[in-house]
This record gives sequence, structure tokens and C-alpha cells, in this order.
Amino acid sequence: MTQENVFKCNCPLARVTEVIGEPWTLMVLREAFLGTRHFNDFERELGIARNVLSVRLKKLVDLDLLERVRSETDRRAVEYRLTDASRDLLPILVGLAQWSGKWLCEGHSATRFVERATGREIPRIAVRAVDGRELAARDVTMVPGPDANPELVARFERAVTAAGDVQGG
Amino acid sequence: MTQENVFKCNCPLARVTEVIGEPWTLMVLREAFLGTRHFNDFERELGIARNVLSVRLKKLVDLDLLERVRSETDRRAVEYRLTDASRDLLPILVGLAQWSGKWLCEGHSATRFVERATGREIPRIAVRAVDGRELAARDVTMVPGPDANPELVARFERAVTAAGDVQGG
DNA sequence: CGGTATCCCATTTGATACTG
DNA sequence: CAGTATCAAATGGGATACCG
Repeated sequence: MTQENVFKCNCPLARVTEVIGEPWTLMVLREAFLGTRHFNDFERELGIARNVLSVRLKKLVDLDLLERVRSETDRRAVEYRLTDASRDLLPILVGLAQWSGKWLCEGHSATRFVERATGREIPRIAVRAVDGRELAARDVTMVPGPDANPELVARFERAVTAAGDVQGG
Repeated sequence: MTQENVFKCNCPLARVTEVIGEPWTLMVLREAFLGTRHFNDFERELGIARNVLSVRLKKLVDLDLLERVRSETDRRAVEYRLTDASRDLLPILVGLAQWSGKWLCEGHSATRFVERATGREIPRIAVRAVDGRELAARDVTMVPGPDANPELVARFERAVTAAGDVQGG
């Protein structure tokens, strides 16, 4: 099977690789969150090749993660702006940065996320139950939804009957 | 500048692309969360080429995201198990799946995350302040930590002075 | 079972030059 | 400013065969 087939399956995690799986894309989004709006600024800040940047921006616009609008102040300029969808990525970006800082950067703290109003650090992103309790990996499980493909459903059932510790390890 | 240089900078978000940026890696982790432990099972479930899988597993072990242990039941078999670091990715995976389900899969619900004990759906992953309030993009900002590289620090300062809406758009 | 080695091929990147 | 066009080079995936 080829990569593409897996990604086209009904798994949302697979589909998300379209976005964050592409090299540079996460960095482009970071820039957008940092306030970068213009093609040339993305290029300069990231040092990305112009053709690659062009393709990435197009795709992000296609996916509705960036909005391409003509600047109001300078009619010749174009601005790439965050959308509701990309703004909704904030918990992911914060979570990724926190996780990376903890497990990949080994104590280095290059970036911290803080609440703008108070300056206080954002607590770790966590999985919580409806009542707010924090949940560990073993407390959580995936179940197939109505649109799951039959293969995945079968796998879930096998996994559940085979062992209780699907998550934990 | 080449891609590698950017990623080697002190940005945790950049470093994280080493993990989730590689094609297949997210899928391998998904499999591990689903209980897959053996080389041949990863291969079969994902349809990934063996050489690629080999490289991915090695890297994940290198990064301490998988632990390679000899099976206790069958001495010849090898098991790849989740580690504390990879288990700590749960909020990210849940968040990504939720986000993808909402913005990429357009109403399709192939997978749902539920609390194992109650079967109730996991609420959306969110950024919260220390007191538990949910924060929006505009409420959050990044600040350079002690180990930030000077360039990023300068950019933050420029961004802050230039506009109040670094995040919002 | 758990890989490694090899080959071929497609894609993609980066650099650069050019355009409206 | 905001791209497009082109090209050489590197990378990286897939398939397959082989090995302890």
C-alpha cells in the first residue's frame, strides 16, 4: 500500500498529516501566529525557497487555514491571515511546543506561552473528562464513529477483546 | 537558508517537526497507541515499506518515544512500546484528531475519543489559564524563554511594539 | 519474526532568474 | 511586493530479495 492510500482512509489523524506533515507548513503557521502577513516576510523570516513557500501558502489557503486578502493600507500588497480554522489550532501548537520543550529540548526553554493579560504561564495542555478531571492515556480510548471504515472497526474490536491495555503499554 | 537550519534553531515547534513532520511517524504512533507492538504488525496494518518502517522505528526509539524490548512471552520476538514521552503525546493526538474531524473531515466522524470508564466523549482540548478559564488565540502570547535565540527575541519585541494583535488576525 | 540491502523512480527542495 | 518558471541535485518512498 502506498502512503496516500492510508492517508485517504477515514482516520482524522491520517488526514491531518496533509497539514502538519508537509515540511515548512508548521513553520508557516507559526509565523502567521507571530503576525507575519506578507509573502516576502515569510520568505525572509523562514529562509524558505520562494517556490516552496508559494505552494505551501496556496495549500493553506485551499484548506481554509489562511485567508488571502488584499491589504487595506497598501492596495498592491497581499496579506495572509489566520482563519477560524487555523486559530483553532492554538491548543495544538501550544501543546506541541510544551511537549517539545519537555521531551525534545531537555530543559531548554526557548519559548513560553503566557496569558496575555496576566503574563502567567499557560498550564500544560491536558485531556480532560467532561467534569474537568485530567485523564491519563489509559483512561482514554478511541472508538469508531459512524463514518469509520469497516477495517478500523474490526481492529478496534480485536484490540478490545485482546487486551485491556490498548493505550497504556 | 535550508530547512535544517530553521529546525535546529531554538524553537520547540521547529524541533517537533522531527517527530510529526516525518511522513508515517504519526501513523506509527497511532498504531502504538492502538496496541500494535511488532514490526510485522506495523507493516501489515499501515502498509508501509519495510525499510521505511525500520528507519522510523529506529528514530522513534532514538527519541525515546518507543522502547524496544524483547518480548517476555516469546524470546525471539521484539516489542515496541510506548514510553512516558510518547504517552504524553496523548493530548496532542486527541487534539489533532478533534481538530481534523472538525475542520478537515467536514462532519465525518470516523473516530471518537471517549473516557474508557464512562464511555463519554472527551471534550475539546483547550488552552486554559491557571484558574481553568478557556483562552482564545488573542488571549495567549509567546514570550522568549531564557534559552531563546537573540533573533527570535528581537522578533518578539518588534511584533509586540508593532501591533497588539499578534495572535488574532 | 525482525530486520538489512539494493535498486528504481517520483517528488521535492533550493537557487536563481524573470515578470507584472 | 508577490509571485512564476526553470533546472539541477538530493531526498525519500516502494518493491523486492535476502539473512540470522
